[in-house]
Amino acid sequence: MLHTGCPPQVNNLAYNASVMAAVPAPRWPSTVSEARKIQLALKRRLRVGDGPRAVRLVAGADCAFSPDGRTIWAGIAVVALPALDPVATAWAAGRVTFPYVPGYLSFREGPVFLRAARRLSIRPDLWFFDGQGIAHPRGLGLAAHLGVLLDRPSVGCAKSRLVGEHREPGARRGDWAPLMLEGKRVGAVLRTRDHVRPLYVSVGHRISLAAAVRWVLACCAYRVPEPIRLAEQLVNRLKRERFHARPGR
DNA sequence: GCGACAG
DNA sequence: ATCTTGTCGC
Repeated sequence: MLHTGCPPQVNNLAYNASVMAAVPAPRWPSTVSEARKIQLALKRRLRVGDGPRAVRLVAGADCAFSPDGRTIWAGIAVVALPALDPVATAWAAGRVTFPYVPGYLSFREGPVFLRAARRLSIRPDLWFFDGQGIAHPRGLGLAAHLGVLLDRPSVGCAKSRLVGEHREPGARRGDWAPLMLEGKRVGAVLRTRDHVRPLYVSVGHRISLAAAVRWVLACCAYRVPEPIRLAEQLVNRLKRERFHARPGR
């Protein structure tokens, strides 16, 4: 509840409370076989969609690891369309509890992402993740998985391929080629800038591929969508401040 | 058995 | 992801 006259920090607390209520705290597995069962179960909760209807606030998430590989930082940055103005950030640090296993990235990064999401003061209309959506061996990559848990529209924006086959897309911004897996179109290999390596875009939760491509392009000033770039800078700054001498900031 | 393999 | 410096080019 917002009350006129409340100091900004009180309003932020009110926003935080409503967002926190929507972010679950699932149990996270410690083995691959258990993780696989969870993926198969959560996949049934994944929904496609035409939406979202209106997109103004777009969140991007990324994480960084300490040199010893035991600490992880997750960062979230939110920008407002159409100008891509930064409007909010949140982050969390934690201990790494799951190894990197191709196909199980969400179990490594998901726990700390959710803790960061709980600290966000606003509710984004759309979420971008640095990884695959449904372009995944079991159809539930990082972006699809977290989209379901957050129950918010989500898109996977991976810098390289996990599964599927595709032709080389055209060389200009906006050119794309379908990413095919087992006869199904599971994503788009999208050129987000002229003559730059394409991005692997796949839908996560409650969004169509056409809309995903449209919003990714709307958020790309560079190869990587701006919300993800800002999240990347945020977590790299956190890592640097924790592990290295800091001459200036 | 061999190669592939988001971050 | 991370370890790592400079360098060539738009």
